[in-house]
Amino acid sequence: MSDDQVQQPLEQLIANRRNKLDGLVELGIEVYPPRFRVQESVSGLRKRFGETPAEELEQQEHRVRLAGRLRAIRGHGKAAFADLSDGASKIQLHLKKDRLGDEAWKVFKLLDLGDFVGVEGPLFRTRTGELTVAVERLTVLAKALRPMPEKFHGLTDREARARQRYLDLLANPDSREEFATRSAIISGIRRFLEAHGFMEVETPMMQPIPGGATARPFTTHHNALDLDLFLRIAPELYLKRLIVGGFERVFELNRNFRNEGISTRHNPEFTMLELYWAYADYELLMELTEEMITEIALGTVGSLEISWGEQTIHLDRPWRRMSLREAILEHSDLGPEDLADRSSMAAAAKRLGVERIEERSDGKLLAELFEVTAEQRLIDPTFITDFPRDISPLAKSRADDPDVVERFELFMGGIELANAYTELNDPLEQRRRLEEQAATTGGTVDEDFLLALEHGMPPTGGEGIGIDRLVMLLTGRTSIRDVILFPLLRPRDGE
RNA sequence: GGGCCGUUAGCUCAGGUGGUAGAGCACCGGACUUUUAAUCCGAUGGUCGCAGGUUCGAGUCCUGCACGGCCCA
Repeated sequence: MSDDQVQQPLEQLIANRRNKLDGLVELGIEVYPPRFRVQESVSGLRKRFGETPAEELEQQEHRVRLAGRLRAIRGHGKAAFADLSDGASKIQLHLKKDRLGDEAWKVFKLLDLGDFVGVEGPLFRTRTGELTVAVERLTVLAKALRPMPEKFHGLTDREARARQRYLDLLANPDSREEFATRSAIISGIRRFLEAHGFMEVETPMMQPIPGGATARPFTTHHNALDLDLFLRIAPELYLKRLIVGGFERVFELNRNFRNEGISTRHNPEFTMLELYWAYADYELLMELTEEMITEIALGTVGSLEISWGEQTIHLDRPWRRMSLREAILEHSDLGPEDLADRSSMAAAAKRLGVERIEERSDGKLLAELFEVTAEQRLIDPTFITDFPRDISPLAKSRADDPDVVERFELFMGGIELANAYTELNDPLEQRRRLEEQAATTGGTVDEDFLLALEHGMPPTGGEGIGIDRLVMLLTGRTSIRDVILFPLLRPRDGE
């Protein structure tokens, strides 16, 4: 067998297309022209003429000039129908040898699914009522050298969909729709916050001391300064410096980076909204959060009822509020006596299968009990309040109980969506807390942040909302990889 | 990190108990000037994820590895 002549199948498909490309060049066609001025988009055209009756189209001779990707060709001898797509919607083309002329017909026969073309001609309706362009002029705009995914089943392989997102977007309208919703959610948040007097700011992504959360950071290095830097795990400490500086309402909507595990709820880089509001507190933030998320939901998915796996999330206000302890008691068979002190909590945690109990502080143990009992059962939005101080080093203590802070976390669909508190603005107390934390976890105290606080920060409410998770909840996707265009995947061999 | 599942043509998928791989779409050739998952006829296309092992013989059984999915930590 002459195995040097044997072509691999994909190579054969590519060779077919390259042969057609050569054929076009031989006809004197510029296969990749620099531009093609369109009169309007395919979607725009559909919107304008979608309902126009056939008689009117015939009388008025609406000539159009538009461009897109060929997604289907239905040949009929010396004529053909084709679908031209602009990504969002498609319109049918009718190509006839008579109408196009011999030269253009030859060009058409050298086209493949996936090629970009520009067309000109009048609109009409076929006898089945389909809005169609009677193509008189055909312009090649770009040839595709590789085949498209199959038209009917699309692309289902989840790995391929994430690695070659462009194919997912081309083949799966739902996926395209979800990313469009993501964009609408993000611009909706910006509009909402700007309407409420907040200003968008940008603070360092590369920080000398990573702060504002507890997570392992990515490290990098600045050569000229010979300085180790960390990709931020949170913008919090910089945003509070801006409150000190007199910006009373600021937000940042951008990426954070955490060098930790990957799961259906965690991507190493993820999008976070953080907002800081001078003279507000966590109570006002609960109001703002309810208002913002319900408004965004109505403006994007158009409903306050969201399908979430087997369940339904109801976003109607007001949202439930309960303390961490109440949530544990309601969603487990534990009683108040199990949460009374360290030893009873430790015993309860052990019964529930919590590991490394002795390493955890009292506050961490209580939070752990919440995570294993209540968290995944909080389907409708619920504000959980009254967090222990020792796991909330940046939050202000409650006046009536210094061991508990003015903080809430928002849960929805069983996942944590937001974290907020009345900010600790007492610089001496903040120093004690950060030094205590540094002593137990080995971190570094951000002296520059404390220096800012010592110049005076007004009472302030601050909140972070996980945007990828919000998009998951509003689009009903249970994996974060479905709402991030290019999630981190392990590289394949040869990449 | 652990458990379970998956990886077969460009895409979507079949392939009881081991016997040498199939379909639809796409592609290629032919018919067809109002079809729309166009239709009809014909042909091509595979290192069955990778590497070992068992066997006369492995897509199928065993081991390891890679990548992915789900669950757990």
